[in-house]
Amino acid sequence: MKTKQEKLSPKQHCIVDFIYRFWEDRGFPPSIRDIVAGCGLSSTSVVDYNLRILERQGYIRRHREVSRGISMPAGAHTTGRRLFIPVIGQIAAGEPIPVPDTDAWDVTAASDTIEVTGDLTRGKEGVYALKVKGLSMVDAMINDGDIVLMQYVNAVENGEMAAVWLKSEKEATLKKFYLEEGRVRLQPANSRMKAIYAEPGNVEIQGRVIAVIRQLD
Amino acid sequence: MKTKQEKLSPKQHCIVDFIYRFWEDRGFPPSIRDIVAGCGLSSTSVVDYNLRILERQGYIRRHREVSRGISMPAGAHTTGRRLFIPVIGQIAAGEPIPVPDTDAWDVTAASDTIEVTGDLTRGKEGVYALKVKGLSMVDAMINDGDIVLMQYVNAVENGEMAAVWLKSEKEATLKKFYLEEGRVRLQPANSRMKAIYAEPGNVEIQGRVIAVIRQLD
DNA sequence: AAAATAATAGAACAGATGTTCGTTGTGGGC
DNA sequence: GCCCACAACGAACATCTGTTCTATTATTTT
Repeated sequence: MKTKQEKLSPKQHCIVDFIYRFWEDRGFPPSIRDIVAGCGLSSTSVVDYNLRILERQGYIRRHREVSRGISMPAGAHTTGRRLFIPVIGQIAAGEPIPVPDTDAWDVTAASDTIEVTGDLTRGKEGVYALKVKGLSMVDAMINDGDIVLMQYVNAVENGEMAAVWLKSEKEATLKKFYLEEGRVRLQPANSRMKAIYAEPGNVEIQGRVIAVIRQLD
Repeated sequence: MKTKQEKLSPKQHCIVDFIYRFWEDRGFPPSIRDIVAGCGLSSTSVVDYNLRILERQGYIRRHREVSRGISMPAGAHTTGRRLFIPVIGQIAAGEPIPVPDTDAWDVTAASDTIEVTGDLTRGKEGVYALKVKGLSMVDAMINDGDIVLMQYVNAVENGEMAAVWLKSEKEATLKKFYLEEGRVRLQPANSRMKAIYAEPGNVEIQGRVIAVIRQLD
C-alpha cells in the first residue's frame, strides 16, 4: 500500500473491511452485490463509486469487466512468489535404493510440500524437493535429512550434483555426475565410498541440486 | 494438502497449475472458461469433470454456483508466515575477525534481508541471518558462503553451534560452544583448527544456529 | 472382441455479474 | 433560496458464468 491514503468515509471503510474479511473467509473475492449486501448499501453503483476511490488510493486493485475482479494491491502479497515445492520423496545419498514408484519422479503425487520463497529458486521452473537419505554426499556438505531443492533438467555439467535414475536397476540416487568416455561416473562426495559406473543409456538425469536446506532441532 | 492424493492426469495437472498461476498473477481465481482457454480444452464440462476430481482429492475447494468460486484448500496458502530475515553481516567460521561495528549485532542496521517462510523458523522469535565466511565449520557441514539462520539466545547447550561475541577482542565468531570448568571452549568443526578458549566473562552468546541455507550457482 | 467405465465435446439454459446512465439527496458556501 | 460538488440510488443492459444434459469417443476391464 504505497499510494497516498486519505481518510476513508464510513462506507469506504466498511467496503474495504468487507472485502478483506470475505477474502480471508472464502479464499476468493466478493462480487459487487456481495458488497452491497455485506455493507447494507442499496445499489451496485454506490459500490462502484466507492471502489473507484479505494482503487485510486491503493487499497485494492480492480480488474475491469471481470466478475469478482478485485484483488489486493501488488506488493501486499506478491513481494516475492511463494512456491509450494513438492517433496516427492527421499533420495539416497548412498547406494541406489529402490523407490516405491517405478515411474520415479511423479511430481504430482507428492504427499508433502515445503514452502519456500521465489528468491531461493531464483525464478527457476520445474523445481521439486527431495529429502536426502544417507551420507555419501557429506563431503559436499549435504547431510542425511537435508532437503535439497532440485531443478528438473535432463542434462548437467560434469561435476554437478544430480539426481539420477538408473533404469535397469529402477533406482534413484544423488551423486556428482561425470560423463566420461563411453560411461557415466556417479561419484559420491564421501571418500569412503566408491564411484558407480553406468552405461549412458541406463542413466536418466532427473534434475540438479540448486539449493540445500537444513533445519536444526 | 493433506488429503489422499492420487496420480493426476495431464489435464488435471494442467488445470491445477493454471489455477495456481492465475491466482499468483492476478490475485483472484480463474473462471471455468479461463481454464478452458488456459489449458486448451474445448468444453466447460471437461473442466467441471476434472475440477470435481481435483476437489475430491484436496487440491482445490469449489464453491457451488459461485462465479470464480475456486479457492485453495484451507491451510494451503496460510501454511506459514512470510518472514523477512535481516542478513546482518558475515560471521567468521574461522578465527575471530573484527566486525565493523563495535555494537556488533544491530539488527536494524541490516542492509540486506533474506525472505523465508515461517516453517523454516518453526515459529521462533528473534531470528536473524548471517552469511558464513570461512571453513572452520565444514565438518558440521556449514560452508563458506552459506546463510545461517540464527535465533537470538544468550545461552546455549554444550555442543550447540552459536554466534559468540568476544568482548575484549571485539570480535565475533561462529563455533560450537562448550562451557567447561572456569572457561569457555569455542570449538571449530574442522579438524585442522584449534579450539579457542575464553573467560566466561569475555563471552557473549549472540544466538544459535537454527537452519542452514545454501544456494548453488 | 465385447462390455463397462471414464473422459470429452458441444449446446443450451438460467442466473450472476459489472457497468452505465439519469435522477435524487446531502451538505456547504454565498 | 440558489448553486455546486460529492455521494447515493435504482433500473436497465449486455455479457459472463456455472451447470446440466446428451451424445460421442477413449480407455480399461472382462
